[in-house]
Amino acid sequence: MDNDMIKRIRQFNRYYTVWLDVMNKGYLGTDFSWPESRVLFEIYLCQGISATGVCGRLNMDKSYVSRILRKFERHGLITRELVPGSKGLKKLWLTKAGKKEAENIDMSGTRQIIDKLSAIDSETCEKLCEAMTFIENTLRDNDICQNFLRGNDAKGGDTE
Amino acid sequence: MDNDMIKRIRQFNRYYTVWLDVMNKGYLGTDFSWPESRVLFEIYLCQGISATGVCGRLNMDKSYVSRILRKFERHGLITRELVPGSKGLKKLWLTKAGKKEAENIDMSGTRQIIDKLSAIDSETCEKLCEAMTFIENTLRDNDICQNFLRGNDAKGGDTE
DNA sequence: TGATAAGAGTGGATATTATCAACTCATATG
DNA sequence: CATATGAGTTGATAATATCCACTCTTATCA
Repeated sequence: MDNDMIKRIRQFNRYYTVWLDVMNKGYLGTDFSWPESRVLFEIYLCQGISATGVCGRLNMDKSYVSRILRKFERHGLITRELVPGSKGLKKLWLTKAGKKEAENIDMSGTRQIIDKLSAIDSETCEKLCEAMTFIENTLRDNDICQNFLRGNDAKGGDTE
Repeated sequence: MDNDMIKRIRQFNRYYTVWLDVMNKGYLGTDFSWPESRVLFEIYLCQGISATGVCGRLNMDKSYVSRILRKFERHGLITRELVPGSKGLKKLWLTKAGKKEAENIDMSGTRQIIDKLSAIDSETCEKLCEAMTFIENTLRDNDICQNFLRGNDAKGGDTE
């Protein structure tokens, strides 16, 4: 990994930081803040996950997540199930209302991608996807922080 | 752009959000907060930029940037030069001390990439860089928000 | 059985980060 | 000069995140 490579990687990181920031602020219009949306959507993608699991996968503080979950529970979006013999671990499940909200967030995310990227021709778009997949796989393979984002990729919401 | 493409792009965005978050929190150890580092480094990369320019390129609020710049000025890291005939636009310049701090941030960023990615073999790394460059160029070409990150790429700090 | 430990989760207090609106300042235009 | 406009500043406040001490559940072991 020479200096030029490092430079290009950092340049990309700076670019993509801004890009993601722009994308993520576009979640306005749903009923949730950006961190709330992330947590709810993570439960949607990975139903039965624990609070600690969410923390690990999203790299969020556990007390912060705890508060968000409490809010979700009060709003009837999730239920929790204490796992017997587990030192207090609780599995998180979306209620019907919670699933509906998650689907709204999902659609909102899809709409955003379309809004931003619909002008790209499909050949270029395919190459874009390949590039993204390659980066993701490469980083996953080399990730020191193995505690997050392992397995269970993009399951979708079809766990009925 | 079909549904599968959208799904993959969104998956990548979720992954890279966490990845960047992990990377960016690694800036601890410098004397600056993460947003401060970003602003200082942007001036370093693009000397003579204005506050408005920084806002646009980093997608930050102008009042927030204004406060950060005031702090930098008080610490003797930047100077400002009112551009004649410009409705009050001020060019920002790093002082010698400011440049030194920016170089520290620069080294810190480079070290982080090395820490995280040194295990990747150079062939894979080259492909990684190509993928990143491709994504960046593609998004730049299709960016609706043309107000940020145009031209003036990664000039480096060699403006002495 | 009771003491200790350890992982999971909670809540208080607080810090950091970000936003909004109203303002000043410098300049251009009519 | 009156008005407008872009750049930047400031006060007030909201949103986001962190730290730490705590409880709760279970396992271990003397």
